[in-house]
Amino acid sequence: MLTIGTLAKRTGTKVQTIRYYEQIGLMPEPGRTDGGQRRYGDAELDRLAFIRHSRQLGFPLDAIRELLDLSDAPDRPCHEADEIARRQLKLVEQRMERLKALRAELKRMVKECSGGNAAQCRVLEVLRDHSECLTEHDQIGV
Amino acid sequence: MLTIGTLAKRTGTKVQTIRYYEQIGLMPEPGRTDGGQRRYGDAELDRLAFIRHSRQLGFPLDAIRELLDLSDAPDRPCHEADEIARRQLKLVEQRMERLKALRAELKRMVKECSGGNAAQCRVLEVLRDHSECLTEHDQIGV
DNA sequence: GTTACATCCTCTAGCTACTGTAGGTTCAAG
DNA sequence: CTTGAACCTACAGTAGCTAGAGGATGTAAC
Repeated sequence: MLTIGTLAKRTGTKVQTIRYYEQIGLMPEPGRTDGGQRRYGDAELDRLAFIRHSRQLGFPLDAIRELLDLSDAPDRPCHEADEIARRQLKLVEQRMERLKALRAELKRMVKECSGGNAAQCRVLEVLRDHSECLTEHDQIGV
Repeated sequence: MLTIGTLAKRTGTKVQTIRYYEQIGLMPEPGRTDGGQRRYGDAELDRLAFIRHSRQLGFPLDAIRELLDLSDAPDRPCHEADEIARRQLKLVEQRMERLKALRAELKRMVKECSGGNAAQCRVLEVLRDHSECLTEHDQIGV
C-alpha cells in the first residue's frame, strides 16, 4: 500500500497533481485509511506512470483519457491509438516548423544589434515594424 | 480616430484581447466618446502592433512590457533589449531540442504499430513502459 | 503512552494569455 | 427615426497544474 507521497516520488509527480488527476477523473478514487488518507496499489502506480509518460510526450489530457480507455479494453482495435499518436506527431512537427521560423527571426534580430542605445536598437525596430519580418505568423501559440 | 474594432482588424487581434491588454496595463486607457466607446490614435495602433509581433515571436507579456519600456526611453542603452531577445532565442532553441526528441519517440511509436488490437499495440506499450524510452524527460511543458 | 514532526487532508485562489457569453447601450447609415 | 452592427461591463471558462492556509493523521523515538 503506497501513500500519495510515495506515488508522487516514484513517478516524478507533485502530490497536488495526483489529487488533481483524481478530481478530473483521470485517476480513480483510491482506498482510504480509517483516518481518510489515500492508499494506492501497483495498478494505480502503473496508470500514473502511463499518464506522466504521455504528458512528457506532449499528449493533452483528453488524448490521454482516450489512450487509457483503449488500454483498458484490450480487444478494441489498435488504430485509434495509432491515430492519436499520429495526430500528436503532426502537432509536434508543426510546432517545430514554427519554432524554426521564430529562431531565424530572433537570430537575425540579435545579430544586427550593434549595442548603441534604444533609439537605434535593431531589436526594437524589428519588433516595431512588422513589414521587415520574413516569416508568416498566423497563430501565436508556440 | 479608430474604434476598437478597427484596431483589432488592423492588427489581427480580438477586441477582447485589446481590452484585456488595457486591463493589465499593457495598453494605455484610450480616450472615449461621450457615449463611453474607446477611440484610438496611431500611437496606440503602433503599440499594439509591437505587442502582437512580439507575441508572435513567443515573447511573454512580461518581456514585452520591458521591451515597451525600453522603446519609450530612446536614450537607455540597448543591451537590455538585446538580452531579452537572446533569452527568448535560447528558450526557442531549448524547445526545439525537446521537440526533436519527442518527434523521434513518436515516430518510433507510430512506425512500430502493426495494426492489431489494443492488447498488442506498440503505442500503448511504449507509453506504459517508460524504460523503453530513449529520451530524457525532465520537464513537461513543450 | 506521549510527543514530535513529516506527511496527509480539504478548500480556495492563482498562474498565462486569452476567449466566450449575457444583457444592455451607442453609433452611423438610410 | 429606425435598424443593425459594433460597442460597453462584468463574469466565467480554457489547460494543466501549483501554492497556501489551517488543520488532521501516521509513525518513530523516547
